[in-house]
Amino acid sequence: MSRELTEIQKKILDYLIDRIKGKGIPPTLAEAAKHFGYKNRATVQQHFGAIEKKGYIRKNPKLSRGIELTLEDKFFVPRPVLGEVAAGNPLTIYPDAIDTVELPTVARMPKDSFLLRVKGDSLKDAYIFSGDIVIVNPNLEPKNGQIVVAILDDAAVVKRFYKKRNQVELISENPEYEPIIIDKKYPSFNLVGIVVGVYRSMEKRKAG
Amino acid sequence: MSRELTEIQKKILDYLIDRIKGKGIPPTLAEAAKHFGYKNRATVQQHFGAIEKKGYIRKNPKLSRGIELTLEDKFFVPRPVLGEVAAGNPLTIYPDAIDTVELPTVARMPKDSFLLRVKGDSLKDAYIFSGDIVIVNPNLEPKNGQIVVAILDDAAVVKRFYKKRNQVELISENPEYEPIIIDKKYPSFNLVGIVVGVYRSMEKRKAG
DNA sequence: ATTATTACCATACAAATGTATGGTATTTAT
DNA sequence: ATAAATACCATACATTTGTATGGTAATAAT
Repeated sequence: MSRELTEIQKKILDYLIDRIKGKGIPPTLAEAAKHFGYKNRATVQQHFGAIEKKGYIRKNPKLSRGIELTLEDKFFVPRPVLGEVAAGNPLTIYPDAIDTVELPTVARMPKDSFLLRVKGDSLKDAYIFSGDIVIVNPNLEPKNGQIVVAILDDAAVVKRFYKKRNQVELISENPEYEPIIIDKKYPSFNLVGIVVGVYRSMEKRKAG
Repeated sequence: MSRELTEIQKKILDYLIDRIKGKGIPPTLAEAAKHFGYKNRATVQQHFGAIEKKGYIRKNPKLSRGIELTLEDKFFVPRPVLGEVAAGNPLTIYPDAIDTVELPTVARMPKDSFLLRVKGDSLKDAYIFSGDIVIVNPNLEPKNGQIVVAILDDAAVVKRFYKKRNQVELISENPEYEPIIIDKKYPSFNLVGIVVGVYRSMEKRKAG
C-alpha cells in the first residue's frame, strides 16, 4: 500500500490543513463537499477514508468534525509574524517572520494586533526589557505618555509618545538614549501602533 | 444590559476558551453538558445564549461546533486573580479571587495555572514589579534558579528557588531582602508553584 | 483479460446536533 | 411586591452529520 496521495487527495488534504491549522476547526463532510462542488457527501467521505488509510489524517468515529492531522510535526505553521523592535537605537525590520517564539501553537493572533519582541534596554525604566514580547494594537490613537511602536527609515522603535505642537517626540526612559524628534514633514515616520501589554515567558527566559 | 458574566458563565467561557484555543475545536452542546454534568443540552444552550448576548462569543446558527470567540477582537480574556503575593515581605493570601485581570489571549496560560498579582519590589532585578501579574503553574517541579511561589506561615512569597542539601533557599534578587532559608522540618512551608510567565497591562497600569 | 484503484453519484438510516418551547426554583433588581 | 434575570430540567423536532451500501465510469496494474 503506497503512502502516495493522488492529486485530488492532496487537494483535499490541503483543504483540511487549511481548515484545521488556519480557521481552527475541521470541516464536516457536507462543508467539504460543498467546497469542492461535490453533489454528495459520500464522495468526500470516501476521500477522507482513503487519506486516512494512507496515514495522513485520523478520523474520530461518530464525532462531528472529528478529523485530526497526523502531520503535526511536518506541517509547522508559523502563525504570528513577529519582528524585532528596538527599544534603544533603531533596528532593521526583517521582511518576514524572524522567529516563532513558541506562541504559535497556543494562540491565534487577533486580526488587528500583533506581537513584537523587544531588543535593547532603552525602556528598562518602563519595565520593558530585551526579550519581552510587546502586544501592539495598530488601531488605537496614541495618547501622550503611551508607549508606541513607530517606523523610522525602515527601522522600528518602541518609545514613549509625546505630541507637541508641530512635532512628535519619541522618548526613551533610559537617559542614555536621545529623544527622537519628528516634525510633521519627516518623510518616513510611520506610527505602527500602541503597546497595550507586555508578556514574558519565564520558561525560555535567560538572565538579562 | 450588563456585559458582566456570572460565575457560571465565566466557567463556561473558560471552558470554551480552553477548547477552542487549547484543543482546537469548539465543543458541541452535548459535550459541554457532559463536561459540566448537566443532564440536558438545553442548559448549556441557554448559557451559550446568555454569553453570546453579552458579546463574548458568536454562534454560527445551525452549524455544529459553530462557536467563535469574539475575544479575538477584544483580545482580552477575563481571568480571576487569586491573590496577592509578596515579592518583598510575605503578604496575606486572600481566600477567594480578589480581582479579575484582562489577560491577553497570547499570554500562555495552562489550564492548571492561576494568576497572582505581585506586590513589592524584591524581584525587581528579575524584572518583576509591583502590580505585575504572574502566571503560576502548580504542577511543575522547581529547578534551581527558577522563580517560585511559596507559602510561609499563611503568607505567600515569590522568590528564586534554590535547593541545597538539606534545605531550600528562597532568594530575592533585591539585596535589601534577606534570603529565606527553610530546613526540612520547617512546619508550614508549602511550595505553591512555578512562575511560568509575567504579564503587565499598559492600559490599566498603576504606579508601583 | 481481469482485477484493483480511483473518482464520482444516489439512497438510506441511526445518532448527533442545534433549536424551540414550556416549566420550576432561586436570586437580584426595582 | 413585582418583575427580571439566572440556573436548571424535560420534551419535541427538523437538520445535520457520520456511516453504510450499491452503482457507474475511467484508469492503472497484473
